[in-house]
Amino acid sequence: MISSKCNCDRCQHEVCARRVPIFSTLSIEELQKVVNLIYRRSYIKGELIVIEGSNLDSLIIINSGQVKAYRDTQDGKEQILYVFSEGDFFGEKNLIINQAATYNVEALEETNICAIRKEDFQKLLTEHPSIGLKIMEELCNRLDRLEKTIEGMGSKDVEARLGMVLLEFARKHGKESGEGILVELPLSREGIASYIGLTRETVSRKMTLLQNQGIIEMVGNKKVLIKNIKLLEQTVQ
Amino acid sequence: MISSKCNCDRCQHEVCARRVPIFSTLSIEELQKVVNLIYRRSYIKGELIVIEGSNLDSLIIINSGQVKAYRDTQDGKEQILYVFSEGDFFGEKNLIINQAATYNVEALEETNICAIRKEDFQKLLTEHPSIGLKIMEELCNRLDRLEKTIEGMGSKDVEARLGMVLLEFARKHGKESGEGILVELPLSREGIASYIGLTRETVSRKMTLLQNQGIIEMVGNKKVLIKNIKLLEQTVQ
DNA sequence: CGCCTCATTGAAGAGTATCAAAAACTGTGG
DNA sequence: CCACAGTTTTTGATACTCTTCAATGAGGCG
Repeated sequence: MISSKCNCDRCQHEVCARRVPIFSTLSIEELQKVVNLIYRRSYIKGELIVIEGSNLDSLIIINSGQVKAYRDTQDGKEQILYVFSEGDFFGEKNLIINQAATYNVEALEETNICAIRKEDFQKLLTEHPSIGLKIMEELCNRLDRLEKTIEGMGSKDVEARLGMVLLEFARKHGKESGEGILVELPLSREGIASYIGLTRETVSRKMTLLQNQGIIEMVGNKKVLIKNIKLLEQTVQ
Repeated sequence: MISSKCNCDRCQHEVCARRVPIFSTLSIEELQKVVNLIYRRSYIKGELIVIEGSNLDSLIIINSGQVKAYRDTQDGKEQILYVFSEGDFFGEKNLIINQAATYNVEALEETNICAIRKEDFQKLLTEHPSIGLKIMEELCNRLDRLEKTIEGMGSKDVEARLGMVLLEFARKHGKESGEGILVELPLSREGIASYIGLTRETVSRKMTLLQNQGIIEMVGNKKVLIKNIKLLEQTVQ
């Protein structure tokens, strides 16, 4: 059975559950149980998956596509907190500490999600403590990232912040090519700006700067070729 | 038995375990088991409890006192990430995702800690999944705080950031007094600056500004009287 | 009381935000 | 394949805020 070529609901579910790190410790039988709990949704680009302040009652796992999690600040801007893609999950906060969603989540492209309802998820958690451990791992990783972000924002080196984001995207969707790593940017300049707390103009300026230094090369508006990743890493650290 | 007046090791341990939110769901018997796993340490002001990069193999819970968790940035400054006090814990990241400490932890005053070794803690976790849930809760809360911090740092309102810190300290160690809330600051101006990513001079200036607006009143260097908390909250939001 | 540390204040400088305009890109339809 | 319109990005000039450097002032502890 080549599940990746089967498009029935069942198999898609299984694929989804398999792909997700938090279920990686489960046996095939356990996985099957999880699959039965999952329901699916699809969203087109720009569609809101979660609205800040609403009661989200499911854990949501990204099957394919990408989303941004953001907040609207009081001065009307949006602050992007996370860019999630395949295998990432969100909504855990609403399940665990029982609070309304603290940010909006919007599809950046066509996105398919798998979701598990709160009750099902909590049952799962008590039956399989290993899932809890995986969740904790991921939460810790997220804390790690946020801590680094804060450190970066504190030490006011703007170029370093931009470099960090480029490296993050490169890790996620970078493709090795002859002259370097080609990265498809999930966010526009404005999005990047909101992600690292700058204005789009400054992001523009800094990008051209990095380009003039020979570190990157912009390919259209949505791609970047990282020509010298070592130099970029130095800029960051 | 008035345990708070008993100073034997045993009781101190128990007090410690009871105080800690992550053990709050345990029965007395279970708590007793936890108590037996705990070992204690004391640190004087300025002493390092955890060194960045070292292998921390225990979960550490603060019994009394206060600590700061910080990183040394490449440009020689320190970036404070957390101020932990009674009942807070840290070190969980090293236990869960098996990595070296990502920050230093230093006692801000005389501090007593309780600690549980990795193996003991992990056994505890499998035996009492509810502890895992509590840890997840706390991790989510921390994520929440960091997300807010990032939002604050992004929307560049410096006074708001200062206000946030003052409110945080007020919540933790504020004492209602006739004219407002008296807060003992755990950090110096420099510490506050490093906590919110500014310089000590800017913190000074903004503090005098808040004082001139009648919102706060400085009492010596280490205390602040919040005279108008509503105004302060408005500044933040 | 004096010393040392920490906090405040001032003036100059650097960097980003802001506003405005030009240029480049994306996608659509002919 | 090209042209066009809308959007996004880049570039320029100015203003504002924070940082930096330097000096003064206040607080705490022996």
